[in-house]
Amino acid sequence: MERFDTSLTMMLYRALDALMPRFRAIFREFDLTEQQWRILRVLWDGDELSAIELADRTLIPAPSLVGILNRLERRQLVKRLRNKRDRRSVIVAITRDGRKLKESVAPRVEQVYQQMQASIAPDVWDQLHTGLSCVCQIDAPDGALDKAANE
Amino acid sequence: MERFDTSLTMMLYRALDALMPRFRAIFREFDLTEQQWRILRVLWDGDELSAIELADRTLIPAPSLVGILNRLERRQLVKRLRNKRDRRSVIVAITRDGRKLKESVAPRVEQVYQQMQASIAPDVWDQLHTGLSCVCQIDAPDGALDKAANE
DNA sequence: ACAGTATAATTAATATATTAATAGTTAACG
DNA sequence: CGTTAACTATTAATATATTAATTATACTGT
Repeated sequence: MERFDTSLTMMLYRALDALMPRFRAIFREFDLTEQQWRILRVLWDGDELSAIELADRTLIPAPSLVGILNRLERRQLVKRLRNKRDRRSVIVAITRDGRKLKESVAPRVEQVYQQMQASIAPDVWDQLHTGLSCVCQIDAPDGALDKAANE
Repeated sequence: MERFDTSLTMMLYRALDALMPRFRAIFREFDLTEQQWRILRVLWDGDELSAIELADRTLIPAPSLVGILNRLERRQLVKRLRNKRDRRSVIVAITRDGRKLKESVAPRVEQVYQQMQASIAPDVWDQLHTGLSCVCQIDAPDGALDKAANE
């Protein structure tokens, strides 16, 4: 049987386990969770997005998104709007407070990210990127399973 | 600011998002969660382990381990023993039923794993491994933070 | 216009993660 | 010997993940 410790999946988890604590320490200073930060991070670039786009880009599953948005909305960091063309769709928009938060959080995160990148040899970094994007293309991120099953 | 979609951390999450659904589909057939499987997977190799070793090797945080072991124990797949030399320590042992489960689950998982590996070019696979183990060494998996802080 | 079907967001139920705090046990040391 | 510190498993509280079901809206063909 394949060795467990060196299996690709466990190595992926271990890598995240090594990297994330430093980021989470920053988030915690601002009373943000990792997922809440991801939402804000995407909205800082886009200003407003449909919930479905948001879920896609942050990799946050739709049922989780509901609660996360509730908590962000309660803190007035984002707000929910309605798409008038399609009233099923919810539009999530950053608020003034939410945008303001970027100034204090983003530089800190950026700094840790740069440190992290600096501690890895550039060629290793590139190969890692190549490998990861290759893995992501093995099959599409979910729907492909059902889709494949129907063919 | 660093691009979000291509950041190392998001690529790691995306890779897991691409890989895990196929495995989870198997686990679900046997009424196992991913974490429950990890516990069994490690015990199949080791027969019995202290809870702390188990948490280490599966990357499952100690508070989560408690509930996961409760559920596995209720199903008679593992059992808790006591370390007589150090009564603080709990020893987790695989049961007969737990060991038997290996026969049906492990081959299925192994097969999917091989498929996955086969769909990645060998040199990309190796470089991915190299990159990931490099990332894991950036700093030790948690304790190093506190440890470093005390020096 | 209508029946049937598909989509988007949500709720519900259960399992885990995260962080802090606690109880029981052992080690360390004056 | 007793006291303090360190360690192990656990509990508690809150947030998120996973899966299935539900609600509201939109689409499709007739």
